[in-house]
Amino acid sequence: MSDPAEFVPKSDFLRIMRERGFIHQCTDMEALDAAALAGPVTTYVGYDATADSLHIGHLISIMMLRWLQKTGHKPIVLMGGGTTKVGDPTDKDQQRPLLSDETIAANIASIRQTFAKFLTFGEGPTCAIMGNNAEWLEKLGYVEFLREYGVHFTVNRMLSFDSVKLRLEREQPLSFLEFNYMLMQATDFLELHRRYGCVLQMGGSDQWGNIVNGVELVRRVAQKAAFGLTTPLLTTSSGQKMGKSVGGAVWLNADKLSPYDYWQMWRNTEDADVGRFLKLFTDLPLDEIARLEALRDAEINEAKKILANEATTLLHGAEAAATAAGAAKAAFEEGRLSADLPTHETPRAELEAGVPLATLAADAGLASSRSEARRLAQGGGLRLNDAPESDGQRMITLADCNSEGLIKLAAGRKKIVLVKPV
RNA sequence: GGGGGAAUGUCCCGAGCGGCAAAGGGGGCGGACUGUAAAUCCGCUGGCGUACGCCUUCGUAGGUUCGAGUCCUACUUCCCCCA
Repeated sequence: MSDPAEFVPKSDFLRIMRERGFIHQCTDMEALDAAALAGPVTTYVGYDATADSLHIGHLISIMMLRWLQKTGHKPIVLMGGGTTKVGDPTDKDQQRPLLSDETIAANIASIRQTFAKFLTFGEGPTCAIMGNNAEWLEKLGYVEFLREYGVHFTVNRMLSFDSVKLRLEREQPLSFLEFNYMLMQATDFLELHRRYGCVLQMGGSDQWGNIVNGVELVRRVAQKAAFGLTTPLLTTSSGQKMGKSVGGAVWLNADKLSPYDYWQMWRNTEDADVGRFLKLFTDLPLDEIARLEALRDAEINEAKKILANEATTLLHGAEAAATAAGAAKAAFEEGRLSADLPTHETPRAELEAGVPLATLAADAGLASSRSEARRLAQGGGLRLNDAPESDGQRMITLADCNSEGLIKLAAGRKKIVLVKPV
């Protein structure tokens, strides 16, 4: 492994990856750079189908694939229909519940649409293609698997990888099922190499061990050079793991996190992270980013808006981004309502009878339960039409509608929902 | 094979003489301060109910007891010691 910090790549792809902060580790920067100069490098990233949407943690690798394609190489998006059935032990203390075939299939169907927004799929030489490792993993017989692939791995070595080592050190059980995960991922790489000439696997830094195993398997079995490249863990400057938004994970599917909330998440980036995130999550040129991150104090808010606009445009489209920006501007800068704010519809009949504030707030998604909404109100965090309302029991009726026939509820300064009688 | 320990509020770590919705951190959320930032200070942090209240939680399954996270039995997983 060469130190990626010292080598200066000549290929467009690696140069850009370096400049923009995508690279954490690489199995062999110099050789990979040479390969990228020589012609299209077919590259894959794997995504397990553990949920019905990808989240922001996946976005770095998607952006990498995007740059890869832009610089003349071929991306493969591999859905982990097979590996999801086994479960990656990385960074987990416990095996997650095994997902059913139906759930996995549904998750894949729900996830795949995201990639079309960032990559161009098709038949061309640098067009992205999508695969599913269930296609080959599920056909493997046990003895065949052991003889064909198992011989190339030593348990000694497997125990040395963090995903396994940490679990053992933390005294958490690691089932034999999960222990096999890295072998399955390694066979993916080999299979993709055989089918498409894939020679590079990328992923998050936590995937290093899994990736290295695949690289070695390709080298050993196919006698071909193969490479691995990982990205740094996505964290914020102050806190830790990034990936929180208005109460929960930052999902990429619009039905799990609205474009408005997605825009807000970026808008609320910490000052210290603005430059880094612009480089990772937008296509803006570096000199423009340098100008933006040099802004200080209140002015850096402009950079955050650009970050939010750009990132939201990539995922949800320019229109959705503009709508989100407009709603935010109206609500936060001009103090007026916008119909584009998140809206919760409540049957008119219920409001005629009266609904307790806490109930309405919980239903509207401002709190996860009525109790929480009540506590929120008592703590002064719940506002009804901009006025703090500490009584969660207070009955809300149509009389609370403003001139536009809406009721504005807010939890804290940033979570706003318009209740609309229907 | 034998002996001794450990699993706690479904985010994490962690205290817990038989009366416990369960100490304390971290995290998260809210308030103040700000720039929809960070830092700092303060509050909240199982669910349901307008309310005296009710319900569900301490690895799993049983048992003792008016009453069990706390005692007993079996099981699961992990650690340590002796073989």
